[in-house]
Amino acid sequence: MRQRRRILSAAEKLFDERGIDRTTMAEVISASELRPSTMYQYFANKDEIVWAILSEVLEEAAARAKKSVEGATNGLAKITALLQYMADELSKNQPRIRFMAQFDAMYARDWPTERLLTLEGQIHDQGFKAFRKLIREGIADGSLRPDLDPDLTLHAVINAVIAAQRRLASLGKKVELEYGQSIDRMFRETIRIIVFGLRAGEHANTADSCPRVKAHRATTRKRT
Amino acid sequence: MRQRRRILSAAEKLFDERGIDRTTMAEVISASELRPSTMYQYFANKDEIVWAILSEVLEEAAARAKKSVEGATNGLAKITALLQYMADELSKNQPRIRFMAQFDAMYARDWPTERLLTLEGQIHDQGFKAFRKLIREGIADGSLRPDLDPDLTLHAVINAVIAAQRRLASLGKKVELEYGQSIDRMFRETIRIIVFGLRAGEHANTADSCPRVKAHRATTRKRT
Amino acid sequence: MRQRRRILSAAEKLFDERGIDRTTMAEVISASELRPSTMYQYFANKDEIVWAILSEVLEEAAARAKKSVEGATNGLAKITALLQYMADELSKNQPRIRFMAQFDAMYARDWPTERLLTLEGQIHDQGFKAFRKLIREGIADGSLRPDLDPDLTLHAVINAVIAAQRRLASLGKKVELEYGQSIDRMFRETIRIIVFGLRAGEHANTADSCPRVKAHRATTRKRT
Amino acid sequence: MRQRRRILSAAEKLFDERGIDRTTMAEVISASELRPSTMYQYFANKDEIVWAILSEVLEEAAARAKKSVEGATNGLAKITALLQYMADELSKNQPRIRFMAQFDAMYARDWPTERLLTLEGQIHDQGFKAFRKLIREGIADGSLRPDLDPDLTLHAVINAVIAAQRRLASLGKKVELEYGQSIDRMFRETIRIIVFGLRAGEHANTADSCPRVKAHRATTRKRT
DNA sequence: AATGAATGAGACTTCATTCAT
DNA sequence: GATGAATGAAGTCTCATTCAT
Repeated sequence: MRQRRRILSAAEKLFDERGIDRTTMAEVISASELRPSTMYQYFANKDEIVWAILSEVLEEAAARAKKSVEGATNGLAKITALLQYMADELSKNQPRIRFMAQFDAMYARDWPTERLLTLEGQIHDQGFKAFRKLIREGIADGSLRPDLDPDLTLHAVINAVIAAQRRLASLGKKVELEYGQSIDRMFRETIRIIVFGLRAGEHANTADSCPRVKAHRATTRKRT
Repeated sequence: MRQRRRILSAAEKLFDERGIDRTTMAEVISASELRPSTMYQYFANKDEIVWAILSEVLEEAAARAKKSVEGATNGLAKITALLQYMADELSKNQPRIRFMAQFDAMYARDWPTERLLTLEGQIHDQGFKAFRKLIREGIADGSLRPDLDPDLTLHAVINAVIAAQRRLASLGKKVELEYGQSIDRMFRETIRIIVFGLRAGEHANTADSCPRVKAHRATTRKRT
Repeated sequence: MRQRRRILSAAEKLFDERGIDRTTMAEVISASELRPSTMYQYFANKDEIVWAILSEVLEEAAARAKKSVEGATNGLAKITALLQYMADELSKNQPRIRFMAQFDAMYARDWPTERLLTLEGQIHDQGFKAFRKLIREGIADGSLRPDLDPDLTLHAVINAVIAAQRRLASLGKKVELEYGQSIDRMFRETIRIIVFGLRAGEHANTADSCPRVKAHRATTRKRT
Repeated sequence: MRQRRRILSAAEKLFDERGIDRTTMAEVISASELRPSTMYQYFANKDEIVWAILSEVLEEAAARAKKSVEGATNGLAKITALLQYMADELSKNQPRIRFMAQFDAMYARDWPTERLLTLEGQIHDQGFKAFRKLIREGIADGSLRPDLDPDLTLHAVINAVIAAQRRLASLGKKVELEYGQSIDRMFRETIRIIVFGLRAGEHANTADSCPRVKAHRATTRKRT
């Protein structure tokens, strides 16, 4: 429906400009140039609008993420491509990343986990299984450090990268002022470091410097 | 003033339970067991309360961060100690981290950069200069990768680690449910990876795998 | 019209579940699985629906009331049969009684007397004339107290019995909880008392007038 | 507080004129000549106002009911006095009775039983125990029919009388038009009949003919 | 006979804050 | 230093109903 789109676009804009919490329904309504009652026929409250935008954003993001990985040949390359894609998003789709950052805050407080899981389930049929597979693949093909825990590492990396990406998008200019660096460069540097950290290398005794890693004493591989 | 403390404690608790935005002055007032007019003698509005809590939190955090680095001998060790300290905070002071996460969101939108910079100036006299020095130190003593950019790397790392820490603190149980991992383990794994990424190692041609690093052509070190 | 029936059934159900006042047109519409505009082709507003249901209910009730009195032979027996019928209604048709109770409330406030009188006129052609006749009959045949005022008594009795019946139907479980008695038993006791109060004293065969006494043919004992 | 009284008076008046359901907060507010926000300091919503009025009405009614019974000497006299009191209420306090009638309707639908029981508990310490005692007393002193069931009869009678009283108060003029009798006369006639029905007369053991009595042995009494 | 879209009018609250005492 | 009372301004949502097709 045309009106639905109108509302979503207006809302998305306002949410980015003034923040989801600070945007009132009244503002969305007047920005959509509708009568209040008309608007309420399409969305019963702000949450539903947020939800609708979220679905769209996630869907698109999932599609693009998938596509970005397609060309890559080994595990590391795939992961790198994925992170690369996230950097590109930050450059080109900052508002959407900011939206996701705001969503995180709402989700943290107000929404039950199932709700998001349901949505994610609809979108990434594979979900995190694919990620886990990536790590396993990378270890097998020798492109990733062999001491990585497939169930842990990717979650840790993804969480950190998403968090960094969203934080930079949210703080935007402020971070640039504070740190004197463009957020784009900073994020790409973050990714570079992390990729280094994942990559199989010729470390002698890597494990020692690893913070508190009692359980995983990394296997050192000698080159033959 | 004892009343002041009372208000701040009540507010801090409410801010964590219900979110800063969702906490009303009325709630703070009744939780402090004061009359509205009495409260307004101490704080003119919510922002001032947030600000007061922020100062406290930052001050304490800075002190502890400083202390945590004290024993370390080389650059990498110092950085590792710093990150380590952040992991400990996540374990032991989750509510405060959540407060900082919420603050980020408010800061991103409502507060001018100078206000934070002023506060930070008061607290970290050295500010980020110290960080930059850390990286230089590490490169010099051979504990860090020589291709790191002192002005860029630490900001990138700190941003990512702070972002990851706050995200995990905010999402808490939800992340654990979604990912099936404790946030503590995840965060320590993040740090491990990043430390690996910073550490000087015997990598062959690292530059090639670096995502899109057109500008910064990392110096490749040939093994001899 | 099938649609008409559908609407009325849906409305009747909702009116009983949620109350007439609290039932919105929107609810009736969606329960009828119609589009708003379609519904408005059949009924212009809620009042018309209420009115239509009322007509049905009254019509059926009148028919059954009439039938119930048919077998009775003297005045008291007729009255008893009528009250008996009301008790049976309470047992078997609670929702309809509740509807009438709700109608009373609306009628008390919003509808002009003529409207109901018109409807009643259509249904009980005899109306209250029949009732008055009953009392006269009963006095004449010696089954009722001779000091009853035909114009007053029956109205008083009917009003009380209807009121009690509707109140019990409306309060239902609540009354049972409060009073610890089933509404059915309570209502039948009310009727018993009232019948006693109407009955001529020094009766020879009191038993005949006892409600529900089809089976029990009371043994009359002759004076010795 | 003065404002509280103002609100309650305004509300009581409006509730009677336009019905509780049809009265909007806005109306109560403007009738009280307050600002909306001021009003909401005293009552959070309509229910609370209704509840406050209800408490008052019940309290006063209980006090008066108690007083009315005081002079009576035997069981029947007490009951008669009680019913008499109800008739007087109908004559003099119609609006309050109408309020109770409206309350019944709300209570039937929206309020949990406990809420009312709590209130009643606070008011009639004796509650229904006293009523039951009245019946026992009356049977013992020979003023009431010996076949009455103390646990059942009074509830049945009270329910019917309350119901009749409230119905007449609610329908007011409409009943007078329909029935051609003043509601006052009608209600007193109702009471008269019921008192006849309760009174020990020259009936022998009429109890046997009571509905649902399986072994109905109607004994005819000896005339003296 | 049916429908999809639209809407005017208004109800119910909430909340930060002030001010006279 | 404390308090009780008051309020302006705004926000969210509901609902009966219409109208062009």
